[in-house]
Amino acid sequence: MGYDCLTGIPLFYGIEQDKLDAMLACIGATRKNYPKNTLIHIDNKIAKKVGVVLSGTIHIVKEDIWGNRTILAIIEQGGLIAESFACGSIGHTTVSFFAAKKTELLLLPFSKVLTSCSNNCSFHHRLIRNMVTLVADKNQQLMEKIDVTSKRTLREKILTYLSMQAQKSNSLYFEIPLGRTDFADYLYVNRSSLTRELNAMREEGLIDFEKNTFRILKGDKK
Amino acid sequence: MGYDCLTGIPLFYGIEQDKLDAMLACIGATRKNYPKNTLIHIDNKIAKKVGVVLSGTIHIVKEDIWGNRTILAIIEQGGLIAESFACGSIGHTTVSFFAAKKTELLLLPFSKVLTSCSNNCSFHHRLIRNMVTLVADKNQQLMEKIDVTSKRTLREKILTYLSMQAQKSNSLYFEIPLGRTDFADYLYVNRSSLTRELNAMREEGLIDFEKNTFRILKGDKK
DNA sequence: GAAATCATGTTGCAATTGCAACGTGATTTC
DNA sequence: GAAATCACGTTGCAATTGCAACATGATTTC
Repeated sequence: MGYDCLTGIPLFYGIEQDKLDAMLACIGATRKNYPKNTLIHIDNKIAKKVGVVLSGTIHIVKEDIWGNRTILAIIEQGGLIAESFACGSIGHTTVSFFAAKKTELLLLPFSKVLTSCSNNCSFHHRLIRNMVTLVADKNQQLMEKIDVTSKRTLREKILTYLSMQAQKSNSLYFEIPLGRTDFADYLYVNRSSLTRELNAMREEGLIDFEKNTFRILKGDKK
Repeated sequence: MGYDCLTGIPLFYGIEQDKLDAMLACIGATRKNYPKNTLIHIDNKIAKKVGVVLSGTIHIVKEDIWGNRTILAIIEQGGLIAESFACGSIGHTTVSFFAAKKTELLLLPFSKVLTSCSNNCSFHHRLIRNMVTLVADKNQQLMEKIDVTSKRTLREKILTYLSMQAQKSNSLYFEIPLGRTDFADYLYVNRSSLTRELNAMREEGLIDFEKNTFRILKGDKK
């Protein structure tokens, strides 16, 4: 099992390529493929593992008993999933992971990541440091989401999200990674209400858009 | 500067008490006190530090330009603040920390936490491992909040929050740590709407309450 | 390539929720 | 201890937003 495509995975920053294979074997890492639109259920087996997204996209979703789907976060290449459940003191979870595209995961048993093994120990230290950074980054991502969804009105939510995306693109003209349905799910609003409000904002000259490409025309606040 | 009261702080689990003083001195930890209702502004000085709440309570708050206050998280004794900003790749933040009670913080320069120093290095490893666990736990806390606020209706938000609190108390009769105003802020809803809906739920026999003490009467779903 | 499924736009209607204004009692301040 | 401030409850009204139902075009499936 070769891990030749792991360069650029943030979890492995600072770990020499030729040591990586040995370390991953030592940890007991496994690879797993999921086709597009697969729901990856969280059972105890996977709950104790950290998943690294080698390719594709994972949506962390939650459904309530009425079937309302909610996207908690979107994880793309290089991102981690399940780390807070594998590691946290709570250990259980009610979220699911959904492969929005054809996705390949690298699964690391978390206990072995944390526990230094007899060989290659120096890299464990680095691995853990990287893990801190990544988990903290996800923390940020979640706060960003709360920042968006905590806005009182639909328009404020939209503007907050769009200006966030504009900042990331360093441009007032940018494409968002979500279709309308997912966009509405991300904002926790009704899809048709979203479309309606987007049209209203376009008519008022605040924004312009074509499919998933947006342009912010005025200052996004007041 | 003695650190005799650090037993029980999760960040220091597994680190011997008598080594702790030396390690903290080595890291360059400082203590700081804040009176009740102090807004702790995040400047670059503190942004590079991790704060451990030794006593008191910190609200992580965010205000938008219209002054709508939002409680992103509530951090109590033993909890961490600012770790995602100190550590993450983004490094800036627009949130503020608010001492809801008289609060004492222990401030650790994050770079020194991550970098092993010449002495006491073995404890750095443990410290970092603890940090992973704590940051992951906060991750969970944020997801919990998203779980609550992502519900479509006010009633669902209330029920989700209450059943969460009931689980934590292991009882259907429990006290919540928020007054009405903070409760509304936490749910991102209007305060009077919250009161109105709570009354409606009481009239329908779903719950009963007296001040901040609640009792869930029926199954919390459907 | 035909059929089925899915994403998206549109719109009328109903309902929840926000807002504002006011009252009351508790808490704080000086 | 008086005054000011704050937390909380109440209620009418307006407005946003959710919902449902349908249309249309894109995408997938076989």
